[in-house]
Amino acid sequence: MTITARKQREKLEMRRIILDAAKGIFLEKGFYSASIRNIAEKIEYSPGTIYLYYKDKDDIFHALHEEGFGKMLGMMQPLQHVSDPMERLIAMGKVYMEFALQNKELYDLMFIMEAPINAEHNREKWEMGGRTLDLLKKVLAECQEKGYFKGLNIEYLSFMIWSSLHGMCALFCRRRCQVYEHKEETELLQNGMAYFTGLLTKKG
Amino acid sequence: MTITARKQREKLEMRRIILDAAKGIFLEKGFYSASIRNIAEKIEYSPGTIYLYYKDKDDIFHALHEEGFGKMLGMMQPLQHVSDPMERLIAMGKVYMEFALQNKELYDLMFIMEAPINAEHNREKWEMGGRTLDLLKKVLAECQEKGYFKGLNIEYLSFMIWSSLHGMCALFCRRRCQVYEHKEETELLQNGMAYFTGLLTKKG
DNA sequence: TTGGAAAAATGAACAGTGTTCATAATATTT
DNA sequence: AAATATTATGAACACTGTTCATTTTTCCAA
Repeated sequence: MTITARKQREKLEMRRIILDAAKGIFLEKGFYSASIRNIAEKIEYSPGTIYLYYKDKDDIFHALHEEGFGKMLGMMQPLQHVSDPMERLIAMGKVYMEFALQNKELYDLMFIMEAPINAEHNREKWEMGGRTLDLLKKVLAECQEKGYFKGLNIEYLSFMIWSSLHGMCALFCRRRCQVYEHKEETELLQNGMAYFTGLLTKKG
Repeated sequence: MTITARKQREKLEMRRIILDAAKGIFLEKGFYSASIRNIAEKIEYSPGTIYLYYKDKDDIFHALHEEGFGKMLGMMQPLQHVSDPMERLIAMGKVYMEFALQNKELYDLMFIMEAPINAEHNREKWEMGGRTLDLLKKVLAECQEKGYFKGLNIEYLSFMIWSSLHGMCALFCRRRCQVYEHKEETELLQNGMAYFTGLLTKKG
């Protein structure tokens, strides 16, 4: 069975090779401007070959999508050992924004781009997204146990908090921060974040 | 000079006709899937004709962009007569979200899509966006006079507030609310909004 | 080692895209 | 009515995602 095992390994390797090339090109040119032929050329295969490893362009997109969430989860995991939930919540927010700033195009792909949401993929595609969201809900539940966010529904609360961070990151990714002509983009994000956490921790 | 005047008028009319057709198709199929040939077919002209009235696809995009901001400003204007600034701020937030919900594709075009930000257009393109933002800054300044948001910088504060609303609208537009499997999208937005205004008005 | 079967890679072909431009049709002026 | 200026056309170019008959390579049994 060593031979079929190798075949399987080679199939995975090829998927990796394609994915890496695709990542480079997607993140450089954007999802729509990147072409299958670009990817094929980069890995020195014919365009048709790519379709032997990925169903279509969206399928490659989804693979990158998963990878992005894996990376983000990896950055979040260490914070799960911060015992104070409010402290952890804020640390997670910081990491979220850091991720967006450092992986702009990947963030865009995960949270802004249109392509992913259209087919049967839905379940597993959002599995990772769901897991990330669960981390947020969990920390919020713990915050409530400590007396924060009294009487608020965690679904709505988590959505509001996620949205606020996402809003800043999305405006940044899609270059809408430029309306603030006299402010640095990173300044905007950092201070926006500080103001928001200020709101959250304000007692009342 | 009546003849050149008519010519000029006809030119504008043709631009309108193209824009209306483009709006229909863009908002229906999305910016990338909509094609010049689609638009040409709809108005029963040849594809080449469109290029006599708009420089390229982006140029049409920009025209719609402006129109969107015009529409939003039109919805915001009446609220300027609400004397209490905090009340006005919240009313403006509601209108903002209403606009996004009722003009999903237009909102997407104005605040999410990539296309507009790439060329010399920048100045006039954001003129309308800047004007809308000024309304927000103005109301925030008035809020501060009444004792709210003490010691906060209006640039950062306005960015944070805008971002929070945008975040919800953007997650909605790009179908990321679907992670909340057991909640209606509009419920999420409305309650998210309520929670956020709750945070803002909390004294402290 | 060779022959045949199975797997993998190819690249031409299809129907579409944005954009350009020589040509044709129309409208205006002389 | 003829000459000129304006407007519209649609074929052509270089590109897109995707499919599939054909070729190449790999594998295994005789």
